[in-house]
Formats: sequence, C-alpha cells, structure tokens
Amino acid sequence: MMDKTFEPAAVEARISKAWEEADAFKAGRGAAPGAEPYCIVIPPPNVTGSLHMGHALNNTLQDVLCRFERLRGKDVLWQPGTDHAGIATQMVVERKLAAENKTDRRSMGREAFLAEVWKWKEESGGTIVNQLKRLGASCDWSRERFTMDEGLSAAVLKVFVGLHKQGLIYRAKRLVNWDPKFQTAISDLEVVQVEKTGTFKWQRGGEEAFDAARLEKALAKDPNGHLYYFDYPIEGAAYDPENPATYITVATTRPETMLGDTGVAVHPENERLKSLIGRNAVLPLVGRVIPIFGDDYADPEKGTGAVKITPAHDFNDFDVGKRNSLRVVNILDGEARILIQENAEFLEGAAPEGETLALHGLDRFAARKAVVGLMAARGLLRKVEPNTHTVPHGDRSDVVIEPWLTDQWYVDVQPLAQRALAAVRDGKTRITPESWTRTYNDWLENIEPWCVSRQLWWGHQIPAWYGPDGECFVAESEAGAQALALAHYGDPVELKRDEDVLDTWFSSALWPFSTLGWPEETPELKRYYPTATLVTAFDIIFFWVARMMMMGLNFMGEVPFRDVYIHAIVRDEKGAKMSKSKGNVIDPLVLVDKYGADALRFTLSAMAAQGRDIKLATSRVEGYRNFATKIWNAARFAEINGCLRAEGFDPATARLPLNRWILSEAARTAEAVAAGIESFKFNEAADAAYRFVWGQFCDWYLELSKPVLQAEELDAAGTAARAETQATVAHVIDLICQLLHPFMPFLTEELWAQKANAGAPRAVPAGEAGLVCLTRWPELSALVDETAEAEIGFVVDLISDIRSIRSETNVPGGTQVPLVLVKASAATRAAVEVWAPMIERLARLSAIEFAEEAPGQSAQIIVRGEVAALPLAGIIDLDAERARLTRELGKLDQDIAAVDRKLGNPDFMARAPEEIVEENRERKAAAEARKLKIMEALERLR
RNA sequence: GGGCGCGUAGCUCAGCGGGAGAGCACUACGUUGACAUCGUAGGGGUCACAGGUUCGAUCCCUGUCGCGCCCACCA
Repeated sequence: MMDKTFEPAAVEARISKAWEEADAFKAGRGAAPGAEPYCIVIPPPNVTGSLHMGHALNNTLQDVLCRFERLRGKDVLWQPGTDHAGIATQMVVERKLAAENKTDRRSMGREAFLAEVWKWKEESGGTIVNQLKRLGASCDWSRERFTMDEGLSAAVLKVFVGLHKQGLIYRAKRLVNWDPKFQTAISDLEVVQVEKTGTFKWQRGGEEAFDAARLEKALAKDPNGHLYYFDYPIEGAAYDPENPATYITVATTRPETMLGDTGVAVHPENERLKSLIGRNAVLPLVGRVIPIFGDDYADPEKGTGAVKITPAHDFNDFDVGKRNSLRVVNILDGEARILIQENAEFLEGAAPEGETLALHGLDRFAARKAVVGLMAARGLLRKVEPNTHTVPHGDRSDVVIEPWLTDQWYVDVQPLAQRALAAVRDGKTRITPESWTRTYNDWLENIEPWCVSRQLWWGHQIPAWYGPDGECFVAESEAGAQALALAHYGDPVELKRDEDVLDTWFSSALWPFSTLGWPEETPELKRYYPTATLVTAFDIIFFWVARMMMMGLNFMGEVPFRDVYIHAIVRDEKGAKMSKSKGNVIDPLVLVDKYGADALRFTLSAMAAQGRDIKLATSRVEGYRNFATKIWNAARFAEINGCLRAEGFDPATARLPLNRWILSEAARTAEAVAAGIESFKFNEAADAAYRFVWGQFCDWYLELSKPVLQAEELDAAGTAARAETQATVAHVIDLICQLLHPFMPFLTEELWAQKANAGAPRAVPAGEAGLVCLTRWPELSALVDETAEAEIGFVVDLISDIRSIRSETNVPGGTQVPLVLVKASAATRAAVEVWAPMIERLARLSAIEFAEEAPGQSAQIIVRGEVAALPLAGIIDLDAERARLTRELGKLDQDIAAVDRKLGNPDFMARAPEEIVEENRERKAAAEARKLKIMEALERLR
C-alpha cells in the first residue's frame, strides 16, 4: 500500500542512492552503440561556494536537457566540476584566518598560506557538489574535475605557452585597473561603474568662506561625487585671480591626483585659452613646472576647457601624456596611499612645500580632503560643486579602483575574437535567445587586451622565469625554462619564477576541452567535443562564454558548443541581482527542504520563459508541491482500483474511446514536451505536462473511468472494459513518469519503482537497472485519435455545462436531477447511452432520458448543437432562467454582428486568408445555430 | 552617451497579427469518495499611453511616460 502523501525528504535520499549505485549517469550509460553524443559542461561553481538560486535554475535547466536527451537514447555526458575562484577563495580564507586570529597571509608566506587554502578547499569543497546532487543533477560524478587539479593545470600551462608562442601573450608596463584592497590588477570586466553624486557646494567670492569642516562632513558620506576647480598660476606671472592671463583653471573629480600632474591640455582651437599654449604652469603645492600644450583631447565645451593631465593615474591622461612626451609621475603606493618622500620621480624638478611632503602616507581620500584644504588656504580653490559621475569599483572588493602603472601579462585577444565572431555569424554556434548575439558581437568587436596576471597566490602560477638581467623565459616547466635560458645565455644561470597567478577565467576558458582530457587525446575529447549545449546566465557572456569560444577555436580548431542557451537571472524581491557580497541570497535548499527538489525544479522550469528575469514567488513552489501530491494520489488511485500493467497490452489496440482519448492526449503531450525542451522553451514543456496530468488525466480521465473501475456488477463486456481501463491507467502512469521525469526526477523515479511490480513487467531496455531515467522516451504519435477526442470532448462539455447550470440556478450539490436530451441525433443517442453512467455520476443526475419536446419548467443548455434540458420545476426561478437565456441571446447577437462586420467587409473577404474567412463563417454558423436553439428554449418557457 | 529588456487579472508571470491565459489570492458550495497539499462553480483585465501600418493590432512600426539591466575614458 502506498503512503498517503509523497514525502520528498525520505524519497530523495533513497533515489539519489539508487542512481549512484546504478551508475545511472555515467557517460554513455545505457546508450545504444552508435548513439549520438550529447554533452553539457557544467558552469563550474566556486569550489568553496554554496548553492544559490542562480545555480538552482542553471542546473535544473541543464538537468532537464540531460535527462531528456538520455531518455531519447543519446550518449549523454554532463561533465561536472568546480572552479578555484582565485580572488573569491583567497578572500574567504584570508577573512577566515583573521577571524581565527591566525597570522595573516603575508607573514605566513606563500607556501603556508596555500596549504591553508587547500585545507579549506578539502573541508568545504564537497558542499556545493552535494547540494547539486540534492537538486537531482544527473552529472557523471565519476568525472568531476577541478580547475586546479593536475590535468587542468597542465592544460593551463600548455595554453599559456602556446599563446606565447603564437605571439598572443606578452608582458607589458601599462596602466591597469588596480584593486588597492586586494593589491592586484584586475581585468576590465571585474570593474563595475558606480554612480556617485555629492552634496557640497562652494564658490570663491561667494557669501561664505571655505569651510573645511563642512566639506569633511560631506565627504564622510562619500568621498566621491564632487568637481573641484583649481587655479594653476602661469609661470613667470604674478597670480591674480582677477587677471585671466596669470593662471589657468582646471577641474577635477580627484584633487589628490594633481600631485602627479605633468601638464595641462587645451584644445588648439580654443579661442579663449589657446594663447596660453606654449606657456608653463607652476603646479601648486608641488612646484613642478608643467607645460600647457594643445591637444584635441581637451574639449572646449567641457569643464573649464583646460584639462590637468596626470599620466600615471588616468587612462586617458596616460595616452595624452604619451603623445605629448609628458613625464609620468606616480604618486600612489599599492594600497593607494600617497607616495612622496623618497619618491625620486616625484621630487625631481619639484620644490614641494613642507605641507605637501606631509601628505606622504595618507590614504587617497584623506589626501583628497587635505589637498583641497591646502589649495583653499592658498586662495587657489575656485569652486566645488556636486557632480554626478561614475566611479570604478572592484566587483569583489567594492573599493575604488586605481589606474596604476605596473608590469602585467596580457593576452592579445583580438585575432581570437575575430574567429569567435565568425563562428556565431556562420551559425556554427547558435545563441538562444538570439538577441544576446548582439551583446556578444558588440563586446568582441571592441575587445581590449585581456590582463591575465593577478598579484594573488591562489591560482595557476604563471609559467615564466626571469634571468638575472630580467630576460623572460616562458615554458611549461622550470626545466624547459632552464633550457631556453641556457640557449640564450650560453651558461646555466639562476632563474626566478614569476610570482603572479593567472586570472581565474583563464582556466575557465579552457573548461569544455580541459575537462574532457585535453591536452591528452582522450576518447572522451574525441567523442564529446564540440559539446552540444552550454547553459548559462547572461552575466558571464563576456567573462566566460566569449572566452571559451576564443580558446576552443584556437586550441581545438572547433567551436566548444553548438548551442548557447542564455537564461534569466534570479533576482531578489527588489529586482536586484543576488550576490554573496550583498548578502541578499535566497537559499534554494530551504525550499528543497520545505517543498521538495521536484517542486523547486518544476517551478524554475515553468518560470524559465525566454528573455525575462525571474522574481521567485514561493506560492508557485507550493503550487507545484501540490502538483507532486496530486500525481502521487493518482497513483494511489490506480493501486486501489487494481490498475496493473497487463501482459501484452498494446495501447494502439485499445478499444474504448475513453482509453483511446487519454492515450491520444498523452501522445500530444509527449510531442509538446519534447518540442518545448528542444527549443529551450522550458516553460511551455512544463506547462504541457502539467495540464495533461492535472487537467486531463486526473480531472477527467480518472473521474470518467470510475464507473467502469468501480462498478459492483459487470457483464462480460463490462469486465473487458474494466480490464482494458485498468491496463490503460497503469500504462499512462508509466508514461507520466517518463514525460515528467526531466522535471521531477525524484517523484517519477520513486513512482516507477513503486509500480515496478504492479502487474506485468515493463518493456524496458534489456539489462537495465529498473530506473525510469534509463528508459526510452515514448514514441506515441500513432495514438492520436481525433474521433475519440471528439466523443470525449462532447461528454466533457456536457458535464461541464450541466455543472455550470446547476451552480448558476442554485441546485443544491447533493440533489440528483434527471436530464432530458431533446431531439437527440442517433449518434448522440448512442454515445450518451454508453456514457450515461459517467455523465450521471459526474453531473449528479438521477437519470438520462430522451424526448421530442423539452419538459416544461426546465433549464436548457446547448452542447455542441444538442439540446439538454434539466426539468427543475419548483427548484429554479423561471424568470431568472428566462433572463439568463435572454442574456446569452444578447451575447450571441453581439458575436454574430461582429462576425457579420468582418464577412461583410469586402477588404476582409479579399485579403484575409481563406482559412480565416472560413473560420469566421463557421463561427457565425455555430452562433446562429445556437441562437436558434436558445430561442426555442425561450419559447418553451413562455 | 550607446545598447538591451520590461510595463497583460489583487500578486507572480505566460501568450504575441485573427474571439484575453496560468498559478496563487478572492467568492459560493462540497468531505465515510485517490487527493482539503482536494473537488465544483464563479468574480476579476479600455493587454502603460499616443500616433501609424494592416481587411484586422495586446501582438508589428514610431514616439511618450514609468521601471530595470548591460556597455562606455567624460575633466
């Protein structure tokens, strides 16, 4: 006897174990020889992370695809693994060390720190994998990989050296996005722009004097968001604020960078200022003499028309400085503190005042305040105004990024990008929804060199070694580098390895082939590359998708995947992106515990419409938990009513229209589910399955089958009908297990197991483990039967209409009334006689009779052209009934008039497609026929 | 400054050139019945607004308003 409800917690654990013991998800498991390969590589979650809603959605959709394709007989490999997540993981471990009052990373040293990280990885690395298993992810867990495992590290070395040999990887001294908190370079993609607006406003010569305390208060809220105007005196002229020939005014949002100014740019055509070109300014506070020069960069319309140039601390200024041969004066250390004393390049040619030298060691924001104060004290601060502008922040650190001059490794991605663009343009990889193609193209078309070195310890150390003179040797091993060095120097020398590690996304970019064994030529690599589908969220199209395309094409000579499906992002209730740093993550495991993994999976699938973000409503999860219960109880019903699989039962030979009908609907549903999944319309697939199971199978089929299944006495025909119905119920429940399996793997697997011995053995593939996940997707198209659909359709409509009229006329639910069919056609009469027990039961009728005239005082309904009367003398209000019919008549008249307008419109008749015209004709005919019947019914009530 | 998306029932969302849909919520009735995690019936929407294209527009085009996101070096 089955339990009364489906208990996900107990079942999920048991089923997971069964899958594991059966090796159910091993690559190619159960696939016929020669089966088409189907591979998905998982977007590797952070190894020390835990499952969030985005993972739940992402992996549910992948699992739906994998389970579906497995059912369809493909050779499926869902390749799992985790990412070492350089910055994120190093950050977590550093924080952990601090919390435990252990020595920090730097005093601990690289080796000891890495040991700590590995320890942490071993401790917490299994969490996310176990959570994925709880979700039901059918990965081939025996093939789990990690971006820093031996094989993948070998792939990273090989790719780095390969790109270097291609001349696509190089070391250069440039401005980079420097994160002062983590003290590492980061790539453009890891910088997020944050809009800032200040509040402080002041003008020289205005009503009040400059109040440093008030500015300080404003900056305490946010140091950003102001524009400051400074006067720089012209060399050799006595500064006079009333005389524009004695100074040049510049505007800046970053006052402290003035310490590094090495020029002032003016547009060559600037009528107001061009006379100053060729003169020099004396940089206040510093005493550096800097040229005023002409450059197009200075827009006469912006700011003051003159731009202070700080080549060492601004990307634009760096370029301007380069083409105008300006000095590059760095004024910040790695933690973004002011660096003045013992700073030779700063002091050279400058005569800084003592107060300026005292800025040394100040944090950049403290220095900003101090510089403004000093400038104000000297009467050189002209104006401060609130200014809305974007400020770059580190996506992990959330601190303001500094452009900083350092040596870093870059990948020249431009040639690779061209191939990645071409592959999508030529359809070798399709992006769904297609609109993301534009985003992909725009980025690749404007791609900048990728800064791949990081001043971190956790990651793949860069395979580059330096000789005593700084000469660099890139090789996969130190021995290799030694060999190169020997060839270069002629003598053995001591080499020192580059201390930096690679951007995490460098190894992620290799994921589709590195996990399959590359650079070894493994059978898996040969069989599963290119992979079939990549399922991911749009926020990593650049970080990951585009880079996999580039690396795959470069090293495999072939795209990494045929399809990219971009799904929505699950947002928090305010519509904000969920992120660990914001702490607004909803834990999907909580929902799994409460409602079951199947309910969560079904919810996410049903909400995964293309092109829209998901704001999760838990009421939906609850609703689909109820759906699971509903299915469970349908299976209990089958058990109670002896619905066992029959030996040799062939659904194609079922005789009863009721059975033929549900099989027909099942066939249409299988088609709809398959079509939905194939086109990545997961919501349509889930919807089709839902409507079939609840709306057709439970609501109608099981209800209509009760008279047959539960009759007290049966003749020979009745016995045969019951046997066929029992067999059909059992068969359809098996089908439901298969159709729903991709979405609700636990429930369907459990039901499949519970029903294993319910009657004759199933026709499952030989030698299988008795698991529904290893069966074959049913081929049902031959079962579509429009005749049965029409017949049952009539019965369903009749019952529905009787129920409506009973309800509308307030017939008490318990009251049984007779039904009279008026002038029924012979066919209807025959059908109704067959269906009488079911109609009587579901519509609560005492009897069904046939007559040539409707009895007096009856409510009358028209069902598919047939007139049915409910004699309700004494029960119904005849006036109300007349009013009801009159209302319906009015509505029909409106409909007819609307259709008439169309049919009477020559343009419509001439231009609308024939089938639409025909449809309208039929609609009019049907409405007029119905109108006639209603009028007759009204006549009878007179 | 560019680009993308969204405004449909009280809420969360489907649909998207030919008569407005789902789940939840709501109202009424119903429980020795597979299921109250249920059943039956019902109420509820000028499909943001304004133009245009079309025989026909919630759906296509343009614009406006509102919301969100992505990209960008604006002093």
